[in-house]
Amino acid sequence: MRTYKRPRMTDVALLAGVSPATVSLVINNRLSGNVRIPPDTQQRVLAAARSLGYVANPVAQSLAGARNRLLGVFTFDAIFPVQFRDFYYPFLVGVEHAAEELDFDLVLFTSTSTRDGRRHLYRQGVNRLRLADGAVLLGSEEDKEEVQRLVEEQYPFVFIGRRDLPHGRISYSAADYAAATQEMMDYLFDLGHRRIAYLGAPVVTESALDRRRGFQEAYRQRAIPLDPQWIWLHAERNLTAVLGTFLKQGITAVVAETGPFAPLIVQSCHELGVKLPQDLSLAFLGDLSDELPWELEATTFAIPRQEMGAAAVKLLAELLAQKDVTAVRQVTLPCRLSLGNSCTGPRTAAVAGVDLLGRAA
Amino acid sequence: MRTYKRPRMTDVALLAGVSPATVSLVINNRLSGNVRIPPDTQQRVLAAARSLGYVANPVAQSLAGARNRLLGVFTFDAIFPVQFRDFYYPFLVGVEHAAEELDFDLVLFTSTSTRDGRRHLYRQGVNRLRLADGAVLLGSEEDKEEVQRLVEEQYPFVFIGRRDLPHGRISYSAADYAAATQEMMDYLFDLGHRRIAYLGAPVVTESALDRRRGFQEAYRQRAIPLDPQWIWLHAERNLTAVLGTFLKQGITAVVAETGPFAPLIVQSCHELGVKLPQDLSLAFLGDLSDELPWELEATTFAIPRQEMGAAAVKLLAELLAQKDVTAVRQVTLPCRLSLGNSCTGPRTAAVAGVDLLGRAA
DNA sequence: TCAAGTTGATAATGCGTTTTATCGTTCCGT
DNA sequence: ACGGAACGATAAAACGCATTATCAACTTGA
Repeated sequence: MRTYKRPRMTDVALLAGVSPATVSLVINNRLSGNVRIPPDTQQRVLAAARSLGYVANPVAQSLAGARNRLLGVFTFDAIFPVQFRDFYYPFLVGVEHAAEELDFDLVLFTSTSTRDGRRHLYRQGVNRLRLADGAVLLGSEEDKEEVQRLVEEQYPFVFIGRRDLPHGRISYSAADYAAATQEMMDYLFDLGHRRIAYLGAPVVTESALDRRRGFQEAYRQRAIPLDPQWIWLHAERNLTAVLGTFLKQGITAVVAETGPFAPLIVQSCHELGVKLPQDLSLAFLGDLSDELPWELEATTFAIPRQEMGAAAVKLLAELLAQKDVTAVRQVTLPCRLSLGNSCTGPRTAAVAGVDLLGRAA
Repeated sequence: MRTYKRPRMTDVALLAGVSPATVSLVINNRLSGNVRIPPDTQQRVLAAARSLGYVANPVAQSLAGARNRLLGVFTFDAIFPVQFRDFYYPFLVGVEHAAEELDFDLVLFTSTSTRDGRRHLYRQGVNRLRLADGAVLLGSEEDKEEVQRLVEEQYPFVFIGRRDLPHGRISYSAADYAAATQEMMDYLFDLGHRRIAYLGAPVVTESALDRRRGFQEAYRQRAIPLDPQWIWLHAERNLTAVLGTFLKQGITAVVAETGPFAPLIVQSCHELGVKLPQDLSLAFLGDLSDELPWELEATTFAIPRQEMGAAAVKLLAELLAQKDVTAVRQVTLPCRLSLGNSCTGPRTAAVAGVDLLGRAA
């Protein structure tokens, strides 16, 4: 076991009878107006390099270049979660593709201690992200304060998914949930529905807010009256009871956020003896990772996860390339509607019947 | 808008009113016999670092010959392949877990150019892996020469999956395919089978060789005669024809490597009118990512992918901790048999009947 | 013949750490 | 009062390369 030493630039220089600078210039082909090396000298250098098996030390190269071509990937949950596998994976595929294309390597921040089982940007007040030139952030429940601090430290980063800070804006690549939701609503309105309810989780993430905004905007644009009670953010009350109330109120369609209770909705309908989609049209504001307990193909829209991941990396690369790395850049990507057979036109008979039971029109 | 620069050690030193050396010593907690920094100075340094958001530049650390607690992950294919998603993912889960536990961050080498669509360790002769303290290698069709070169450069790495080099051995964490295959064979022998065929791909990867070795060893240990023709490495010939020949020869069970043609075997059996498992027992030497086109539950064995990933990281960490980082360490993990209902005892009648058609016993 | 380019190449500096020998000071025991 | 520890901290070299201003020598044109 002897300590091996790679040949260095000076070794090549010595052998070729030139200076290290010359070697660097020749090897990297950095010959411009003021620096010129005649072809025969170049050949001499290259021959020397070859004969020694010389390869540049990338670490030294990075150090001399002031940038290390490393992009961080930070998730507020485990990066490769076992249960959410289908959630993160497509983002990472996009991130990897873009990084590969742009010649960046990726740093996965796994060491960041997990107090309370979640990841944190700072440990002992130190921002380990700084190890990379910039970072892509990802995760459903980020810590706003940590993100805010990142901004203050002028660290370049891009979020995957729209994020707003109490003070100021940040860069992100997002899916246009609002537009997609509105499009979904238009589809339902066009089918003839006039009373469409919204089912969601009682969270205030940006993505949820976007969907709700799209929901309300669709009503507004058509000048169709919207009862605030038709927006139900699932918390303590019984889902079956709520659906029952909806039906009594003449609701003929429901749009629902995706998530753990999506299957429960279908189940509740079964319990109520509601025929899908004849009695109730069901559309989901996102794509469903799990199969639903039914035989229908759900009407959903596809979140462009892979594209979002790639876009975030590209945005970040652009930030790093320009003078002001703290500039805010935002990209919004469209979602593609996927029409299954879980929606159909409302039965007029049912509507009439329900109107008798429901509130005054 | 001013161009942002990462805070450097000198910035911290200036703010704390000490020398860069002191900062380094405090931050890395390198206080030994001869070097001492009193607690209050330490606090001052740490406070300064915190307030600037300072974190050491890993590139500079590497250059200075120190460790940066970065572990590389290199795959010879895309890290997040779209089609082989189920293949790499479990390894990565294990890698992530272990890295998190051991306080390492991960570098995904995505930048390495893909001539011919595959990844290469060297681009223009440059080995970018050196950015990390060591690396975990992964991928089904590695380039032996590149790996050999890595060894020569004395770069510490661990392969996931057994690998042998023409000259010399390397570190790996592997699954014990040989033992698992042998166990599977014993299971079939115990069921009463005496003529078991092997179906595989015409490749010479270590994992395939291990399985074939286990296959032959099982025959040898029981002193049951093995016709070399019963080992069929699928290349040009028609799978259905081969299975037909097997049956004529009195074969009552087949063990098959997993892979793209696993479903084809079942299909061929259907074509031949072979009843599974009554006419032919079928066992797979690995786990099946895709569902097979049948109603049975396949008898397989589980490759401990997650454990392999974690073991590789732990091995690497151990290597890095010891004096000689080029030492060879190998770990072999057992596979767990998963008995479905695709295997059963041979029908004695059929065996007798076949003996008439087949070769002399 | 001389000023003005052109050519070929280099010296010097910077990149951001780690590491170790060394140095001045204070303290203690006798 | 003095030699020797213990203390606190630093200077300086090393790591291997990239960049750029500069320089000597050689041409060229008038």
